[in-house]
Amino acid sequence: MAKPINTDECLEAFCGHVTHGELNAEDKQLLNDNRVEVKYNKGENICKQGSFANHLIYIKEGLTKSYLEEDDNVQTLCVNPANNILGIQSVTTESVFHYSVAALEDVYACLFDMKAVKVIAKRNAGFAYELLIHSNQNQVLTFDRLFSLTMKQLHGRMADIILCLHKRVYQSDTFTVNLSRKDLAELTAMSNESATRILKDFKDDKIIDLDGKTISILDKDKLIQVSKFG
Amino acid sequence: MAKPINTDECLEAFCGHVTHGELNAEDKQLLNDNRVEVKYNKGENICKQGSFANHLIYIKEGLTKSYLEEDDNVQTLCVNPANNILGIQSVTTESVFHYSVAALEDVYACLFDMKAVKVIAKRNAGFAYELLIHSNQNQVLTFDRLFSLTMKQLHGRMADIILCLHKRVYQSDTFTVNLSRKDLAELTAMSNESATRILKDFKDDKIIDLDGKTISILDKDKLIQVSKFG
DNA sequence: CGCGAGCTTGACGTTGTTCAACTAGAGTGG
DNA sequence: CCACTCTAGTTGAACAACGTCAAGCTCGCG
Repeated sequence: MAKPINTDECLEAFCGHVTHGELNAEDKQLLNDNRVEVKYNKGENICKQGSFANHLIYIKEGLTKSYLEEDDNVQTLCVNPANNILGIQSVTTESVFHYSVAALEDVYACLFDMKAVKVIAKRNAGFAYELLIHSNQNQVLTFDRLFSLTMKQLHGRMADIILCLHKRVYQSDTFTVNLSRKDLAELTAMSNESATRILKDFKDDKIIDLDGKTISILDKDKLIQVSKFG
Repeated sequence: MAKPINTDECLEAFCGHVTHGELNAEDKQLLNDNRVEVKYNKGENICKQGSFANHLIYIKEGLTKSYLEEDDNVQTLCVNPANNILGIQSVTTESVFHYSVAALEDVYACLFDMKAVKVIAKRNAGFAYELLIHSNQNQVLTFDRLFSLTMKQLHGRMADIILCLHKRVYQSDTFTVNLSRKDLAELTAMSNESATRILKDFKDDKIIDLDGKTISILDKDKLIQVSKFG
């Protein structure tokens, strides 16, 4: 059983990365009184679509993936870098999570009681505005994904997700992903086998290099080209 | 050329339907000083993806459709009922519209200067919270659409959009849509021809009735069934 | 050394698009 | 009032894209 811990560091990280100093002492105290820190092991579920969303999730450390599920169908939305909040939609809507989140590596999170978050959002315009910023950023990302997934063929979708991982998550031309072929397939809405084939095509065309789970972008221009017309 | 008009009615509708009375006299005045009312004719463009978003759009009257576009590809996001705001993403992100919107019928809109909206959002927590509500609702809808479009086959997607129009827009079992086959195809990410075929299948199976542009839902349970397993 | 999970590869079937021909209805001009 | 045209919608056939299935491969791990 995880031990309850409550470090200042985690609260400060939230205040710095998410609310950008918009919280006054009183609000900070309220948040501090209504939070817990949790470590999730790689592979564990952080939240489950459809279950009660009693807390807003701040990811201090570790990569996560968010995904939609229904019956046996899974559509991965995206891989999320650290310093991110999850479950923001549930602050204002009926309180269930609208997607599931799983830990791609060991994750350190801080859970804030939703009621406290709501109270602060309703009285602190700066905080509400920061939440709005996050919600909107999320929405724009979702638009990108939606367009990519519905209007592009396999090669374009795979190129998009590699570029997305590069830009949004790893910020390096070479990165080692904690993603199986199945994960990549669920990100790009294709079958495992197709994911394998497309990656091989990219490798044959010297667009990327593959070494196990390490992806190196060799020709970014071409990758962007494929993203557009592939 | 449209004449500048500024009716109280339009401002009051915005305050009632969007901000739910969260605006005080001062904020209301600021908004009133920074808005224009515009009528768009059926078929006209209300905003264009990628262009400067200098205003938040409140639709007082008339159906609209929002869509993503790139080159010649179009993915329609949804048909939007009246009493809705559009362009909310651009309040906080770099100021361009992230989607285009077109009028499906004559539309009466009120445009609020984005700077004024921003000023109010940053000082009025209630207003910011209402914007967050809208942004989040939007996001949840987009998740639904994303899942539908990526994980379901043609019949399921068409069933979903008929149900969406029924629930979100017309709220009646029989409704006349201002949508061509092409529009329906763009909503469901399929070809015109496929849209025709699927609708015919539904009619043959007595799930819906079709008379020109009027759709009648005959067997809602079956439609939901198709949405799930089609 | 052998086992099993994840990955790869090829053959084949399904789904949905594209293309082309045809039809129906709405608007136009003689 | 009747040809004429134009557009939206329909239909069928060919084709491409992609998923499914099955077999084989690789590599980490007991």
